[in-house]
Amino acid sequence: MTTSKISDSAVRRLSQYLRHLRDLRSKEVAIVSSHELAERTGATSAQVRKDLSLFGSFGKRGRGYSVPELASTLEEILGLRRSWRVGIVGVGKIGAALLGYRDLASRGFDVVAAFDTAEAKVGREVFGTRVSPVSELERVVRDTGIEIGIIATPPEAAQEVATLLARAGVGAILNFAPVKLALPDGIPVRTMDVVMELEGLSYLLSAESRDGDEANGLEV
Amino acid sequence: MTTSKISDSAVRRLSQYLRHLRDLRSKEVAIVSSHELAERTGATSAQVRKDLSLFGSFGKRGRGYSVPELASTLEEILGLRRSWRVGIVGVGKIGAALLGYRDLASRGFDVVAAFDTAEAKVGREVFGTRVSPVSELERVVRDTGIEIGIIATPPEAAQEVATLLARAGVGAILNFAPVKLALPDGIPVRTMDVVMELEGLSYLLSAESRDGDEANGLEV
DNA sequence: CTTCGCTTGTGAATGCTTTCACAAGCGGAT
DNA sequence: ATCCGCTTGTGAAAGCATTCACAAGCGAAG
Repeated sequence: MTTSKISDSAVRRLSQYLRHLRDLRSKEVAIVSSHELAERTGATSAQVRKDLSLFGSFGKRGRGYSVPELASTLEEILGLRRSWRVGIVGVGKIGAALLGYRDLASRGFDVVAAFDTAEAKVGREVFGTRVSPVSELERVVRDTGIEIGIIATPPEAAQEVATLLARAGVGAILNFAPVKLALPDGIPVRTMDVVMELEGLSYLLSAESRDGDEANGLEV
Repeated sequence: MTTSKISDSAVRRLSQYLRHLRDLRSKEVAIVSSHELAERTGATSAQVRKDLSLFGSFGKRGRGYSVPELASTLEEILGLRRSWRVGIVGVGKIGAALLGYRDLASRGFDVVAAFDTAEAKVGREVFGTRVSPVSELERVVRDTGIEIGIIATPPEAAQEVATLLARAGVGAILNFAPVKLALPDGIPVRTMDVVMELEGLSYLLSAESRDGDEANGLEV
């Protein structure tokens, strides 16, 4: 009974379903249908049901899904019945913003350490987390049992830090540097890149004024 | 001669190809092959060629692609031969981090205005950008010709701000709030959500210790 | 107990994306 | 002039993901 391969996009949707389920749970809503869930998350109802069916049958035909049960099931599937220890490398603007972001802890991601190379930052506390020198990264990661590393360094430093994190034993990396990281197999990486997303929007805005105008017959 | 439908993931890859092409261009490298480009971006060479072939034939068989030409072509495709005017709504941690992020301007995204509702923030300058009250959003967006809005508000405010931005005439939105935004057709939205990405990693870490153990024959 | 409206779970069909594999073609070497 | 190694561009195939559509099943009402 294996979970085999579930696509990233399916997992992302599960995460969104869960967000709304928690919301409903806090409002003491007892039951939700795939249609409602779909509407709130931008998926289709068939997609919701298919995604859930990858892991089992959690609903009642004719009624829908029990909100607390499904929330709990999704927490289990996503590995959120526990909290994770997270370390942030790079206390620049993004790193500092993340250190001050209370939602991380409230969602089960405890930032237990921060690292930087700059003399000026090492030793300080940023939003309650002490900044350690990167030279101590491996020791601190091992001692505090950090499982997820967040890279918020300049791009030049990102690969080096990634290698350090991997050697120190982290299991996964969230990368804010616009760089493709080389890492041992089995260490998943998710990269978040604001500029890339903006460029995607730029493409759509430009494509619009290319193709859209044709549609209006304003072409050559 | 239309550009028809190009998938988001293809556009994201184009953005990455471009990043490396610019890098190569600055190093005065003249030629690059699909293999090199693939290696640097984590795609396959076939994928690189297929992605480019969606827009035309830019390479020379037997040799590869001219770095400056291809860079320039991709800039054209992505709409980056010009700069875009961007407004940020919400000057909390994320908003402030973005205001201080020099890469935006250097990549053609000029942050020309910031907005917040908090008395304490309105009127101040954050990294050189004056913060205006959200009540003036529509006027300022029109006056300064803002084309892309970035939402960095708490989730409760996000939909309201999105509606305001749409009414003010922005063409696209980058959303950092963990909320599905309802917007008129034709206004594309990209959402970036740290917690969702971390939950994706949590899933993989957990799935590993579920399935991985089976593979080791440690099961029932 | 039967009917009726509604919802799930899921094979089958459709639609997309990625990968394969190879002809066409370039340029340097001989 | 011809050969040879290398690379592009691209149909065709394979692989994934999404959507369709409907039988199965639940619960409330009569």
